[in-house]
Amino acid sequence: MGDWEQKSLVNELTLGMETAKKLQGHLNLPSSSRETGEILVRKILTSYEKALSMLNSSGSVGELHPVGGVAIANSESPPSLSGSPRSEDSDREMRDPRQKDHGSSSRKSMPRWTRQVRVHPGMGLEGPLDDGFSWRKYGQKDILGAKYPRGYYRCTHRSVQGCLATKQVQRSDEDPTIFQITYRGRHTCTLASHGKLPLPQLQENEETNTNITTDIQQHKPHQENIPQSQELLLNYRRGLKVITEDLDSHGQPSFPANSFQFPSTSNVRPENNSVFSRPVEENSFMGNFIPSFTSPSGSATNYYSVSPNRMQHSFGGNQNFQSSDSELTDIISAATSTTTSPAAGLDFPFGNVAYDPNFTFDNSGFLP
DNA sequence: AGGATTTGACCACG
DNA sequence: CGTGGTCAAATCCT
Repeated sequence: MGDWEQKSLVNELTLGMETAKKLQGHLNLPSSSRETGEILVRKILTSYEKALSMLNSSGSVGELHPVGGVAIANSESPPSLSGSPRSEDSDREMRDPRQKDHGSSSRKSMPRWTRQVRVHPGMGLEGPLDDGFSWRKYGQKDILGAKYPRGYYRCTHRSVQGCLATKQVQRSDEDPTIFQITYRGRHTCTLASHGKLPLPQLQENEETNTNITTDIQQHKPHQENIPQSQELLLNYRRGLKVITEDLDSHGQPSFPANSFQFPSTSNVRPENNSVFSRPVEENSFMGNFIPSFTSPSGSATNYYSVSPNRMQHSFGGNQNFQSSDSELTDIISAATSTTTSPAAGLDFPFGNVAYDPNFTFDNSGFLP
């Protein structure tokens, strides 16, 4: 097992613990909904299962798991689509060659991860599968062999904060109810700040959101306010330096012990977003799907579409290990260009990922 | 009017 | 040279 897996493992365990704490906090709240609690439990189980599977196999592949109406999974390599119903390409011309400053050249090697979301058929449409962030579509393209076009989105306030986060949404060929969403880059924007909270309709995890909001605001003074943290990132956040250093020196990243140490007490130190931030996305993610999809029709019946389906979709190449129905939630895949072989360990350019002028902290910690 | 989406064009990369 | 990602003008939607 390489550093890569090891970090993922630690991360996953940490995540599990954090989620457990969150659950604990939830139990103390009379207002907390039971569903939310279940989600958290599920999350915890997911983390542990994932961790176990990592131990059993050094590889890591996403697996689909249904959660309250939606199934989320991850994978790291784009699906190698099989059938090619129709591949159309139309425009093929080039005229005025105007050299555009094609962005900062440092845009490569951004953290990238994929997850799959299944929406319950028959319900409200999910075009933009709301995940708690506000995205602006900036492109759409027909992908070879793919039945449905792929949509390209970027964070709405990219200009303001230079938030480089983007995502791609690709509808699955076989199962139109499944969307594969690939996220890239991290959000550096403050979503709550402008009063424009993503997902206004979100009402479940209220307290969570509230906390988060405040938490974020408090953070600002610090250095980088990482409003929302994406997946594992925050887990690495604090340990970033350590990890980096370790890489240089030892090669054995030691996860910062302090990440583990918040006692049962609920309050977390300001700098410790892990507890809140992490869940934030999580909550918004799930919280959204569940409620928002159905509200209109009023048929809130089955959100638990426990579809047994695994990864037999288009993800060919992978060494799919279909152990049990372990649910892997988050897998970060390596940067685009870098040829990262999971087993090979990390050849991630931790040191030079500096595409983020505003922030001292960069996602380089991210690993894979 | 102003922001978001659409859509053809442009460009980098493999 | 094809493909995927992005740009940007046109268009749509408030």
